[in-house]
Amino acid sequence: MPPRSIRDEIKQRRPFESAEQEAVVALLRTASDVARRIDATLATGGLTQPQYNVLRILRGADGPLPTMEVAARMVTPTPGITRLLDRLVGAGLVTRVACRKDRRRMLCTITDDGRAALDRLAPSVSEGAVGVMSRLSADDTATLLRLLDEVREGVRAAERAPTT
Amino acid sequence: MPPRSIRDEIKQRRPFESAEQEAVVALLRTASDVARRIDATLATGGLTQPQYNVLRILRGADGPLPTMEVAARMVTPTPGITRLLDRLVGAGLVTRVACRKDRRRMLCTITDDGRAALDRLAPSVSEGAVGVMSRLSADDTATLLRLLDEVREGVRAAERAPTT
DNA sequence: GGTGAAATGTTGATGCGTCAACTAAATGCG
DNA sequence: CGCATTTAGTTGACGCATCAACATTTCACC
Repeated sequence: MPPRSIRDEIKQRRPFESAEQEAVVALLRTASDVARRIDATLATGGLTQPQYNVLRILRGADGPLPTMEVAARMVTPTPGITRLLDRLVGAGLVTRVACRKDRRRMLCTITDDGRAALDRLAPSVSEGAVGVMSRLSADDTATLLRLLDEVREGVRAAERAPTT
Repeated sequence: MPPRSIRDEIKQRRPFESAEQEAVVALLRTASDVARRIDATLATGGLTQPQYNVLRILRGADGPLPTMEVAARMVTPTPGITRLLDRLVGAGLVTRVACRKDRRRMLCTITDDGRAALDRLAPSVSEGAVGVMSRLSADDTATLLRLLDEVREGVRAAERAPTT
């Protein structure tokens, strides 16, 4: 079975105005599909994707991280981070204490329960990623990675140049 | 300036567990960046991305479309569609009337104001897409498209096979 | 040392995605 | 015909992203 084009998937009759538009739509659609797949996996552990992301960040850190540093390492920066951490603290997966040196900061740490939740989910997540990419050769995967790097670079360039 | 790798961007110290994981993260991150860029453009016209999407669908249709048909053509299917349409109707960009043949159905149509909003935004959106993809050659863009098709196919395959 | 600027984080409002429960209308089938 | 099933759409609840406004604290500079 050959892969379906986006035009098929969104039942679009008319061709895209430009190859670039088609690529953008394909990118957004694909990411949405992948995200939903991952969400389904994480939901079995009662976590959402951003929550999982925060836990990974905190576990990977050498020690406690200030809130904004957590935000900086996420896919999406501020300020939803506060409420996201609120929920994780509420669930007992993260602790948050005021920093004594800089009293503006809150230091976040993953708890043992948090680590346990990660350990439980890690295999499925890993499998999921492999599964999703299974139709791509190693070369294809590397190429995809490179092209995505270029796209992000293009976004940055567009942001620097004030849009019309 | 060479493009930045995702590892740099999310300040990750340790390498990814697998190339697949890295590709998945890169895909999600890139889509998020692109989406935010597009949102910024659409916001100048007071529209969100899904709202723009709905308007495009309705304008592209031959006639009125039932709600679920609109949903089916969107990036994300049901049932947020109802409230999405509620807001568009509220803004006067869409009208919704009950279908006489099948009274369960609501038929949605784009209004002249809706068309005008699209016309106003179309050039910027088009430019934005080109700008974001500007660092990719035509071949690169085609390759990206093909690889994304394969990824979505991988997602479908993973969905058919009950995950661990 | 004191003042203005910058950084850290929180909160409220709004829109969206997702799940689950529900109504209402149409359809299939005996 | 009559009842069960299916389909279309709505609604409520929850989590997240984003914007703007805000309090607190620190920092830089004079």
